[in-house]
Amino acid sequence: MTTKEGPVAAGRLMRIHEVAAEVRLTPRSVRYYEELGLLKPAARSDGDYRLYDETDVERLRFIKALRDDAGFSLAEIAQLLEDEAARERGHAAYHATTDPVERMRILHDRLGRFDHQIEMLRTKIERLQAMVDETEGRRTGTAARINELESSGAESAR
Amino acid sequence: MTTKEGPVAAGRLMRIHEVAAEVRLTPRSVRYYEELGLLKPAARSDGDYRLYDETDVERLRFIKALRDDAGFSLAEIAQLLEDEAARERGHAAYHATTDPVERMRILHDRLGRFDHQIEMLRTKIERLQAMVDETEGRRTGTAARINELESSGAESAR
DNA sequence: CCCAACTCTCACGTAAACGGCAAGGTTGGG
DNA sequence: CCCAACCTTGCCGTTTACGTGAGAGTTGGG
Repeated sequence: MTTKEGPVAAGRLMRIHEVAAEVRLTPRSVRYYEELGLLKPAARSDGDYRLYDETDVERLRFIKALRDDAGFSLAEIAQLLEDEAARERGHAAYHATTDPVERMRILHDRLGRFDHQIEMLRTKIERLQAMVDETEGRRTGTAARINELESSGAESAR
Repeated sequence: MTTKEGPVAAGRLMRIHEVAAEVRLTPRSVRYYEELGLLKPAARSDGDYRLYDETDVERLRFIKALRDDAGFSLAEIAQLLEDEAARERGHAAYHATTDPVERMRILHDRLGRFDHQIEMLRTKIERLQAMVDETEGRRTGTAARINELESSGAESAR
């Protein structure tokens, strides 16, 4: 039940260890992320097993990248992606209304969040670039000293 | 005692809360980093107070950037910067020997570590850039839907 | 229908990265 | 020399991000 997209996107539903393996996480982590409101499985089986679709996998991948590559805390990620609860409300709201003004508002909201994510990432990139520059500066200094030594002691420097 | 650079760089020695405030860390964290072998104060007072010089501050800044901006764990940072113990040995070794071959080896070693640091940072930048690209893709999709809505419902879209 | 493999929900344990306190020692201006 | 403000080394507490069972239920191939 609660098939998320209604009759759309039947794709194929996976159980927790499948998606976990796919995105290189443990089932425990995936459940933990759900506990923190980072995602919600597309559906549940009759026996209450979590069932995930392809969009869930993408979301998990993104979460993992934010954690591993960008180094954000799960709390920060929760804010960036906003609670799954709120996301669902937004999605439901979009499909519930035919009011173009309301749909507009929702889309613009989403756009704003994308912009925010991009900005955060860009900021991080700039700082990392600054560190690269700094390190290259040190590297250059050391390289210079190597050259000095090499020319002063003009012998078996190979 | 143990003035690190011998008679060189008398600059000015600071106590722990000064440097902590300067780099926006707590004294506790600075001590903890020392415990993990990330740095060692330039000197100690007679009463065993930790005393730091300008190079310590730089090192702390770099450590903080690696932690906050690059998201590395302190353990990873320890590896990137190598243990302070090893660093000191290297430094001492450099000034102890007059053998140009040995000095060469030390400098080349240092160069290699800089290259490694730069590579790690570059890798991280690339991944972040990939995430930016992906997010921009989603952004574009949403923007397109906004345009559709705007042109189809050619009314009070303000 | 049976059973191995998987899953569920608690619930407790752990490593990392500190925070905070205790009991005592150090500094330095007045 | 006095004392407030700082420092020292322990050591226990806390949060984050899971790991690791326990005990019970679910799935699906044979």
